[in-house]
Amino acid sequence: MFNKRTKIKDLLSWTPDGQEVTVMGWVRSFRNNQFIALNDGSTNQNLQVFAELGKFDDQLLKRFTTSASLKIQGHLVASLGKGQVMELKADHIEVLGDSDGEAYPLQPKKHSLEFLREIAHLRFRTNTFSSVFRIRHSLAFAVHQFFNDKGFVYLHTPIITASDAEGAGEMFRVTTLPFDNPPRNEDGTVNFTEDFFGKSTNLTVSGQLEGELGATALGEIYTFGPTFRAENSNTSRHLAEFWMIEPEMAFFDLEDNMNLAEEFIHYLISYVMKNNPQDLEFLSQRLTEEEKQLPQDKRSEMTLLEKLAFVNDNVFERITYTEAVDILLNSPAYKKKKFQYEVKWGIDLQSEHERYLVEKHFKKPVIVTNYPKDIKAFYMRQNDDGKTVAAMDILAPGIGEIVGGSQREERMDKLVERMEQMHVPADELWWYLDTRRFGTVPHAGFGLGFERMVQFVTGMTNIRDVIAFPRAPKQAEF
RNA sequence: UCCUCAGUAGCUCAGCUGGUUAGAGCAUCUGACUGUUAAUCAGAGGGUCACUGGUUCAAGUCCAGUCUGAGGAGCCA
Repeated sequence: MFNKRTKIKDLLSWTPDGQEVTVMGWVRSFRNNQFIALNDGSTNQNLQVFAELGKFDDQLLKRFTTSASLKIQGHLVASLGKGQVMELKADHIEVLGDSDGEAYPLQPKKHSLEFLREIAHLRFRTNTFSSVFRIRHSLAFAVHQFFNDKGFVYLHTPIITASDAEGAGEMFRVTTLPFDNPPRNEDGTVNFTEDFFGKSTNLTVSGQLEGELGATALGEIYTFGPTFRAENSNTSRHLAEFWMIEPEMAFFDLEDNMNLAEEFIHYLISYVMKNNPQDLEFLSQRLTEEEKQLPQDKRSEMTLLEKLAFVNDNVFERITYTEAVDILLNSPAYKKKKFQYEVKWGIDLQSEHERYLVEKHFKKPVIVTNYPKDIKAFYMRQNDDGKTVAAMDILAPGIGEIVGGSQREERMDKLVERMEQMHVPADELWWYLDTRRFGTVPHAGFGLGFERMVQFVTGMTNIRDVIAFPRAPKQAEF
């Protein structure tokens, strides 16, 4: 057996007492021909390896270049130096893989995130990205923990789908037809009956409709999978391929839905605060350092750690859409004509409006409910006022909409009526309507953009820095 | 897709109202030093100034187009 290593994260919690250990990792720096800062990815902290002068061959020492991989046997001893409590006094060092110093692009210094994005295959070797991806993992694990503890069933909804019913965005076509010469109908349109699935298919834009099928039998389900949008969005908040969590619950109304979403977000934040304190500490300092370059008024009022603690300790503000519009209309910003877009009942709230509510007015996450029905999807439950639907969006500071959800329309006649008005083809969604035909129940659900959650927790400002291999317009490298 | 800004060494940047051979720090390489902490000291190598075209005696610098990136907007999660 090759791997008898001790992980550096574990080892650093020991009391050094001459224990014999084997560690493996990558060289972060090699100082003074004696001191190797070794990182193995288990933690941001490096282990100092002491290679005593004269003990190792000069030709071997020359190979301890940045990012060379080493296997080191030695004894764990108290460090004589000031920067660390312990160090590994090396007895035997083996180079597992050399790293050409001239060609290796990462230096022991600060790099711009833009540059690291160009070498996304190597960026995991930096402190920032290793922290981000350990936290991303923790969040993913916490998602399953949360729902499992509540008795939800993890439902795998399809990635290839034939329905374009939700209209959540432009879709990526999935086909095996030759694109330069596809079979055609008499009227010239492409004949998809000859395609692999016998019909036109796409990558999913949402698992919600299928999720409702699960919820109306299993009671409470959640999905957690990739989602694809072919929108030409070039922003720091959008990806063409992203991960979404979509719980769907039978016997839930809008308020139950909001309570669950809020509890969920609190749970995710607490989980990371408890399990990744060092990574959060590092990212918090990084962000503070980064913001020192900004003018005073653009800097955050709180550090990342303070912000997370604050969000966790406070309940989210809950207001109706109508109240939100009133707040905007009575705001100093509105009176000073600071808003670029018009504010009046019936509009969809613009980024600048959401930002004002969350960052200026309430200074914490806000849940906005009961939107006008005309700006929301067909499946949302119509309220008795005839004007609004039982929708709710959770808006978070810095990233905007993090959750979008609603109580679903369970009344067959109302649902069909709404589909007709919005030109949603009922015949294609016959399977969806069957849930309303056979024992319909009040139910609700929401979608949470996983990367936006990771952004919120890590403080990373560009969404491309919280997913390992970002997919965006003109970007599919690695 | 729209608006704004940017693209000079491996990285981060300087390069003035156009004017001789394009600079610095870090990184890399060579040597020295040896309890270092992004080690230090000395030296060396490293450039199609994003690309294409134009203006000019002369373009890294001015103009046009293209490409790429960033920030913001729209769409949304």
